[in-house]
Amino acid sequence: MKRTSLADIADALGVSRTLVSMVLNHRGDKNGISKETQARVWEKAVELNYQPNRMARGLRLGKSNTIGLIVADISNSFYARIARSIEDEASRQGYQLLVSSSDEKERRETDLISRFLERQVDGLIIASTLKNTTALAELADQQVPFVLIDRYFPGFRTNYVVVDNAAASAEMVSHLIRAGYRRIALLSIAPGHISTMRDRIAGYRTALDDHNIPYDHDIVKEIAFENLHDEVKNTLGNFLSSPQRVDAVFALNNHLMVACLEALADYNLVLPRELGLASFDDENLFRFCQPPLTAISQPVMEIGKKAFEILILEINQNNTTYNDHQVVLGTRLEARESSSGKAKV
Amino acid sequence: MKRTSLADIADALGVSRTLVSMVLNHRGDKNGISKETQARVWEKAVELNYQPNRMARGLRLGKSNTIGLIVADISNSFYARIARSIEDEASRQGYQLLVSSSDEKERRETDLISRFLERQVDGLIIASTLKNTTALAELADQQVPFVLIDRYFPGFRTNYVVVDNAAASAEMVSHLIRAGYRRIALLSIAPGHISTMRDRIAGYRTALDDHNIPYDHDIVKEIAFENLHDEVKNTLGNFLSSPQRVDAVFALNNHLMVACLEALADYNLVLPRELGLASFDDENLFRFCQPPLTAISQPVMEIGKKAFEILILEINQNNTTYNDHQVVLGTRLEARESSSGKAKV
DNA sequence: ATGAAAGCGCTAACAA
DNA sequence: TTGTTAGCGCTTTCAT
Repeated sequence: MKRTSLADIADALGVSRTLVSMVLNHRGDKNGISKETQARVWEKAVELNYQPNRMARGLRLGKSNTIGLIVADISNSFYARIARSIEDEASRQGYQLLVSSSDEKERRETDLISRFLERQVDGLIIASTLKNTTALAELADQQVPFVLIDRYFPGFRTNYVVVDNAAASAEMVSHLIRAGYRRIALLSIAPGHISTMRDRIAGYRTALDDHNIPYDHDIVKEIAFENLHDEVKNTLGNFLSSPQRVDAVFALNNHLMVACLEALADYNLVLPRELGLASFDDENLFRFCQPPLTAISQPVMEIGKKAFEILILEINQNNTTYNDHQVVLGTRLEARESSSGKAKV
Repeated sequence: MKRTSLADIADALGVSRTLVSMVLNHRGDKNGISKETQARVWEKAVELNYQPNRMARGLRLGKSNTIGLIVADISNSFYARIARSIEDEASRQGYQLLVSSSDEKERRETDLISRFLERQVDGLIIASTLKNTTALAELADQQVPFVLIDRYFPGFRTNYVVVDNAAASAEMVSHLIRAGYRRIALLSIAPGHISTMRDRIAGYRTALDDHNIPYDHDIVKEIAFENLHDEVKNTLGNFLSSPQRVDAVFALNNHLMVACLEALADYNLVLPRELGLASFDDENLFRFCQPPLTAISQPVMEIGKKAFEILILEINQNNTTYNDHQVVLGTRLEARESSSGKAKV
């Protein structure tokens, strides 16, 4: 059953498609179409249950009113919340969101970018897992508006919205040190080139330096995204059984933190006395854990909102002025019991 | 800067667009295009960095290879995980996912359906918040393939993938009763017509009946989606201060459970002795809460996977046989300490 | 105040 | 083995 098109309305009314198009796009008055004709068109449109075909419109106009979002994993609440805030802004402006997960695979990300371009998205928002910027440079070459979130590329000019990961991480590590922890292990997500992780590790080193604690590469581990749980379990096992036992663990994202909790369930450690615990990315439920979990809280909704604002700006300015917006947001350290120190509580 | 089109390749090579189209769609051999010509076409395509325009293709073919997903809130991890499993299946089959949140607003949902149709989605997956089925009946009339998830409409023939909410809820309530709780309050999400909530309430009543406990409407409350936290706080306040104090609370979804925890933080209750707690929808972190939270675990990934399987089946069968698939999946009760009874632990 | 015609980029039937 | 033509549904320029 064919859907009604402009032509159907035009034919039914014995007028031209042009006229119908003008009326339906609210350009009737501007083009001097009589009020009566306009009314007739609207009536017929409703009667025939007309639904404009946005593919056709898009093809003609060279605009899809669609934007693509690429994140590592949409089921991670961090990205899901960002997606939501982007959706809210986008929806308000008549845009819809295509969402995809890269699983931290470079190949998958570049594939997704291509697929999105083939679908003529008007812009992209990407939490990129790429190592080099060639794919992004191509985007820029092709004049495709895009803005990076969560991760950026130092020295590569793009729009981005990130948080100050180094500062946040340093703050957290200082907090841990002040609480009395000295051997603080770090768990990060592979691949290791992701700016977010690098910056968080850098912040860690800064804090150690500030407190004259030597950096020990052996307790800084990169965990593969694929079988995160097993790797965390093994790694933590090593950390805890080693002669120089770690006394705190800083998980560099929420999933790592959960994996830590799962792994620790096998041990009989008294937290936070025997082991301090902290996480990047806060979750509602962290407050209610045993013990309540210390975390860095990111302004998630703001990241998405800001990213879309920048994107829409780029989309709407057709001049080629390469004007990039680089936003660095602050974070908040939520100190809870899991990092309250080695003294008895 | 215009992107390269089929025509550009054809012109550059001095052949027809048809030929190029055939080759690029891997129908060169079938149409007896010489290997050499095929090679030349591919070469040129790469050289010019050709990216097919799927809008044009879609317009021509009447197919977008896009599906629309409507959920209450994509930032809710329950829906985010479903979205992820749909994405995985869809991606494998060359489909992309448009994602939107209805915020449990009927108006918003119907708007979203329209928008998706205008974009020529090939099918829809909907966790519907609608009260009556007219909008969905229209979809069926227009022969738009769709499958409902999480919620369905008893007596209305559609595809759906849900869980056995009544059974799961009854199981949970029986569990609570066996643990010694008698006045079990229920918190559900408005609007009250959502099948999921109705079924869960029905299961609650069944269990009460089975144990000869009278149903008390005063401790069954519907919470508005908009300001969930305040409403839960007030409601719980009333429940706890009433002369006939409730001794357990069953939150009918994950967000309600979190709101309960937040509200309870103000009281000095000893869980689970003074108040039992249970939730529909399990979360990774529930295990690690204080006390660990009892919950019904839904087969989230399977819901999404199954829904897409059915949808793609409908999309691919162009015959009009109205063949509906109704899947009811099982759940798992994860009994943890929060419901372990009034005896000291 | 209204319409004819062209064209966005693609594919498919039919020719040659 | 390759090409011509038409058309998907829409908007826009230029006529009338």
